[in-house]
Amino acid sequence: VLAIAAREGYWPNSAARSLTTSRTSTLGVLLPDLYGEFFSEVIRGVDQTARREGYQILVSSSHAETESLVSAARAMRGLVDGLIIMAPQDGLSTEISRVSPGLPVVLLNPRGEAGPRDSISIANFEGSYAVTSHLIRLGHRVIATIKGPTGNVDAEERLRGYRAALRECGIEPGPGWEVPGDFTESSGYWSAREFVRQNPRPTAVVAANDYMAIGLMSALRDAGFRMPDEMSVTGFDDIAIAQYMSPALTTVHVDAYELGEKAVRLWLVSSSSEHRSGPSREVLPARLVIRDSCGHSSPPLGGSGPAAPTEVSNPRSWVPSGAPGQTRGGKTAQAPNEDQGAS
Amino acid sequence: VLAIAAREGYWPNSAARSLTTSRTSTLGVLLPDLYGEFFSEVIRGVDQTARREGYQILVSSSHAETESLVSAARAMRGLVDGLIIMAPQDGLSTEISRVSPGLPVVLLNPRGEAGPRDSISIANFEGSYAVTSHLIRLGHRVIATIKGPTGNVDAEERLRGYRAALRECGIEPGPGWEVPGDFTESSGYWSAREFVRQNPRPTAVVAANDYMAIGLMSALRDAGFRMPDEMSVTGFDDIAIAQYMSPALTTVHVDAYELGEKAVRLWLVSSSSEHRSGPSREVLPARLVIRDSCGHSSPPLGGSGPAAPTEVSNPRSWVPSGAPGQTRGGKTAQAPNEDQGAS
DNA sequence: TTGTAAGCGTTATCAA
DNA sequence: TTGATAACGCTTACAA
Repeated sequence: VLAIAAREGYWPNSAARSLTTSRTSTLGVLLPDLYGEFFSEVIRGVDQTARREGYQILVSSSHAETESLVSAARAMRGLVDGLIIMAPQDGLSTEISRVSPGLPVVLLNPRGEAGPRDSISIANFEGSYAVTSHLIRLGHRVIATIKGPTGNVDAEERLRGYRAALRECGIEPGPGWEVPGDFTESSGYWSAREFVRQNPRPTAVVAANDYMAIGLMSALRDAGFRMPDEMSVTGFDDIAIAQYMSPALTTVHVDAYELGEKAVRLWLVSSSSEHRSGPSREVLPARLVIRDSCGHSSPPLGGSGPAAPTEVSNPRSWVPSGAPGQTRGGKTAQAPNEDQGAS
Repeated sequence: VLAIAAREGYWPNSAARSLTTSRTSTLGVLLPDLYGEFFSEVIRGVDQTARREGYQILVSSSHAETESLVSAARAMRGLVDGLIIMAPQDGLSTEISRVSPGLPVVLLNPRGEAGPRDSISIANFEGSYAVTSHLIRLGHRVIATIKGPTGNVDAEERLRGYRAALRECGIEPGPGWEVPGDFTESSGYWSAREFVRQNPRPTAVVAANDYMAIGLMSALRDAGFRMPDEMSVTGFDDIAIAQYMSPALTTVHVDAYELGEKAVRLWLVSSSSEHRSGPSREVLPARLVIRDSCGHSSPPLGGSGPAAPTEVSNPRSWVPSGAPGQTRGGKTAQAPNEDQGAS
């Protein structure tokens, strides 16, 4: 009997199966967008981890508004065993429990306090604070920033970190130091116009993500500025190409793959063991990665900071000592040489 | 009665519904990988188009082997109304019809003849031929290449296009002109070692994708080479950052979003109208995008090619005339200035 | 161990 | 138009 079934290529219908077992072996993933390397890596982390644990993923993106997100969550009723949601909206938690009560949910990078749900967020504030402080230590005193899109949680937290670092060192932000941006290369490119016309001109710019930093560097290069001597630039996210920029981009490393992976693990724990000892809140660290895109401020204005190191942190030798090659399946990119992290 | 249902937040269970209607409103997407901007854009195109038509997407990636892909397709039985499959394997078509007979399938970028399936593929050969020919027109005669991973269809087609362009112009490839790579930045970075030690040294390198071109440019810069004067570099894919490189990367534009979008449309047509008039085979064009990363070969060796134009194709002015800004949801990236395409 | 029947939540069918 | 009922394909529990 089994032999015939195997020969005929029989396989149980998953929909019918899930109807009786009330298990679907599917994990729903709701995202605000899918644009760029960051989301792609998050999905990759979720997909690989989930599949290793025997789950498939049902993806739905472009949920900028709560309404569209809730309707997507509703449509997933009966199709998923749980939800991983990345959304900038507040008060989302109650909406979701109304739509699908009892469904285990993990919130990715929630705004505010996330309610009674498991969540995992990125240390945006700390990362931005660290990179801005680094610039201050290098002697910079006129430090501008390119903000992310308004309403975006990451963007707001990164702005807060930038401001906090300035405030802590007694630096009063000048008018026009905060230039709007939308996380795209082109917004970074165009922001350059603002900076070059300012007086005093910023000696360093903290971009809220790598794409904007890359756009800015491109524009500055076109305008004939030397980096990092005439202007230092920093990014955020540490996307794969950041280290291949000229100059190699100093940025804040965020492991998007790990974010996805940890979200699945968190969900697995919370859905299996039902001993609700309160929701767990994880924070994914953001690590400062010092490369070549920021140098010392010249001329040094104040003397308040500690002595700045005189050597470039991550010089590139022509024949580096690392191992060549890397397969695509690897979790993190292989750098041509080791990055020096600092927290 | 309806009022109570609405108040209680009732919503039909999708699994049960699909059991009776034998419609799931879900589209399965099977991918070999999820790494990098290309796949991310494909998914974005599929997701947005599908959702606009009332479908959700069930994603499963990391299917390098046929076996894993078939088992994923099997697991989707009863959960999807159709499948969009991107796979380098041959003979896949028969496998799939065995696993899920009668299920409409669209093959993305299939190797060989795709069997009796709808398919849509990328003009890899033509694109690679065009970019190599462009280098020859500029006077280059020693043109090396960085290949993609072995077994990858795109990589093989691009290599064929490169070879065909050389052959057509009577250029005999030298030993070591074809250097292995795996589509990652680091493989491009390390390939530079091969090129600089060759004699005669290549005056131009055709990389099989943008990531490798970027890695190569980074390495050449570190080694003190001037681009494009001392070495020209081209890429493939035209990822968003390509135009922000220094020098801006000459490459071949492939619209990954459109690939995903067209795949869904093809599926919609083939699943609604059952007038099987043979499978439709679409080809997504690959357009040469000339930027600054390749210049004339100096000294010009032969005089066989047509006179090369004397101006750089895409000079960047400091205050470009285009409109700034771009929102993330946009389908294609806004260039700081217009790219000049040529086919 | 093997077979049978009930039920999962929905839609479709058919009789009233 | 309305209301009851079978059926979708499977699992599980219980009886043989």
